[in-house]
Amino acid sequence: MLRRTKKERQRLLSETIAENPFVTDEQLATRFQVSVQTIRLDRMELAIPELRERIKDVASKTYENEVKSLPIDEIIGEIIDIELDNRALSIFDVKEEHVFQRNGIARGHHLFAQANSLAVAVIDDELALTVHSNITFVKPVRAGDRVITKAIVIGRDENSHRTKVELTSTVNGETVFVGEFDMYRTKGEGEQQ
Amino acid sequence: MLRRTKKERQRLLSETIAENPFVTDEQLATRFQVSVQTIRLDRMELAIPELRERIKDVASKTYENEVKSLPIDEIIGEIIDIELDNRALSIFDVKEEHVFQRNGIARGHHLFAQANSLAVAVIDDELALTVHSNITFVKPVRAGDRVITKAIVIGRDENSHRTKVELTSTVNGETVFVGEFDMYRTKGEGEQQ
DNA sequence: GTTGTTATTAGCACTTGGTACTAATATCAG
DNA sequence: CTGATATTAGTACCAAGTGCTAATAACAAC
Repeated sequence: MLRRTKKERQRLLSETIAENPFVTDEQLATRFQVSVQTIRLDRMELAIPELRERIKDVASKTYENEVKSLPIDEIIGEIIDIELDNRALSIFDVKEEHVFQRNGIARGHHLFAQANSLAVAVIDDELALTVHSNITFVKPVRAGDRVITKAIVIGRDENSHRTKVELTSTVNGETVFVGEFDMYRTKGEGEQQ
Repeated sequence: MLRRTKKERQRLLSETIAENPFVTDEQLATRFQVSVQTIRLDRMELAIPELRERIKDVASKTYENEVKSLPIDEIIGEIIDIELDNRALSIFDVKEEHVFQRNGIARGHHLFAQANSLAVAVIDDELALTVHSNITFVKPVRAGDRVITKAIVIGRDENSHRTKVELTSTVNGETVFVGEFDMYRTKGEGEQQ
């Protein structure tokens, strides 16, 4: 073959597109030093859709996964179950970049972020803001741990627009984090953090 | 005017597209019983981009946010002054990626992260871990705001290895966040979050 | 009613990033 | 050298537009 084998090029092509779906056939042709037609034949063999379809796929994924009060991309951790104004569950896999290098323990703010995101998501409103929270880091969490966080709505006050949410995070069944969050429901325009 | 006023139609048009960016001009023309050209004039006046651009926007947002979440390393915000075991000061510039798209208000966990990082940094020890914290988001923070956070060590108990730190964040002199952090001093090996 | 203004519609050329298809070459292996 | 595989070129066509000009339509004011 020419520059490399066809196989090799197609392997790289798949990778490149997976990495950056926004690339056009022409850009790919330049990068791999082949004609646009070759790229198209490759895509066909590999069953890779055209640029516009790829972009649409990415876009619609975000859209589908949208839970009423918050787009999925604003959540830390993945929501696996949600019942608005009642309870929600998310998982968050702790990786190397989340821990202190010195001792391998996860930084508190990542656990807080997961809990806070979930508290926001469980509120069935345009957008909820955290007003106050009281939290305790019960046990250290390390890289590799899978943190399962549960949010339970425990109270609601219509007058003050406040909702109380109880958060509990566990790793292998052991509680690592607990918190109580006071959330403010926004009606149109927000007021608080 | 015809079916309704132009204004009314444009208002509905904005809404419709905001709700479902995947709709084409032709579909919109059918829905509003006007010609495709009218829809295009409307979009121009309202500065709404074409379908493909809208979809690309949605897609690239997911893509960006996927990489982001909470910044990886060390300290959130820049420490500009520190006096170990006494006090510390950091600044954090709130950018677009830190706020809810919906209302432009910063997500709580970014402010928490800045405060938490500073609380860890101010402790003169190998490494400190947050055990407990009680925080209040006093005022909403928005993109463009420069948050100045001050940490003051207010108490220390040698027996329990605990240190209390008081955190206050301000924007233009106005308090936006306050918190009290209970920190655990690690001697070699850590125990807590 | 005529005039002026704003709103709406039509039509055409052109753009991007493709698909679908045919046909001509190139390259390599046996 | 021959045949299979790979690559390139070229054409017609499509969706969903932009940009532009020009013709109507609707309504308001005088």
